[in-house]
Amino acid sequence: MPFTIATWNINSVRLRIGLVEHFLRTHAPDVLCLQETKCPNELFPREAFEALGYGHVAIHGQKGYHGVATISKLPFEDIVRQDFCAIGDARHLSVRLKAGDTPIRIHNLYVPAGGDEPDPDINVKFRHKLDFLEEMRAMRAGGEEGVSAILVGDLNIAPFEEDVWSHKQLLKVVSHTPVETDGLLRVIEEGGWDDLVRRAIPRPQKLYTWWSYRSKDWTAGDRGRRLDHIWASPDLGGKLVSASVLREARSWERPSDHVPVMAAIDL
DNA sequence: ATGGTAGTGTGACTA
Repeated sequence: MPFTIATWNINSVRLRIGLVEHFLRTHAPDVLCLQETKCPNELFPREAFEALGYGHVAIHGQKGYHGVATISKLPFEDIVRQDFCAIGDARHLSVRLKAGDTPIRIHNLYVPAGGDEPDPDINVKFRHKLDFLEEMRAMRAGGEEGVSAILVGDLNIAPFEEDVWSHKQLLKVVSHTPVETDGLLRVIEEGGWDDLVRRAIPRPQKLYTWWSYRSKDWTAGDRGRRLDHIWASPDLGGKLVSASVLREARSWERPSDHVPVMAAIDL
């Protein structure tokens, strides 16, 4: 049995707990990493996960905004919440667990969206995003001796031309500007990460994980972006069985604007 | 060029 992991920006875990339950019943990953839970820790719906066999729930939430959670069938050996940019946002959570005999550090990240104007001098949100990216450079796939690593989350950047519906039309749109895409690719390269989803579904195939709410019909023109990612240390990359994007979830009732992304690794 | 929708929680913010 391979080890399976999924990441999903759920845009309110309480509002969409029914969709999450449906996803866990039908796909049953060993670990599910959620972003944008928008839920204070004391109100997190732990019981729903426990009832489905996910007895291990690590949360890093705050009221109203952001928030990440890692839901697991396997127990955690360590939990870390990193305060990126030291402003108290709940945007990171990492756990260490053992999958079979393999210790794995799993980082769950929600990178700032960055606002509308891609100029750090006039847009503090974009400045924050670039600062966050800079801080991510310290995240190394080989950071812990003898521990494999996975980094997942809504990274809010579509790094390759084939990760957006129109490279040309999005070059000046936050999420696909050169300073962001170069920055993210540098984090991958310097950190020694392996982009598992692009390993399984290589370019030039187009691939998206997010479609805006601001359109009557999300399928019209298929104007998506690949904002959600699964990276791993090279030892795990070599054992990748499959990776996939659950596109159909965008058509579920009252959907998130992001869909689940999954990977299976043969340990 | 603009505005379009969604969530939290009833304001204005974030995305």
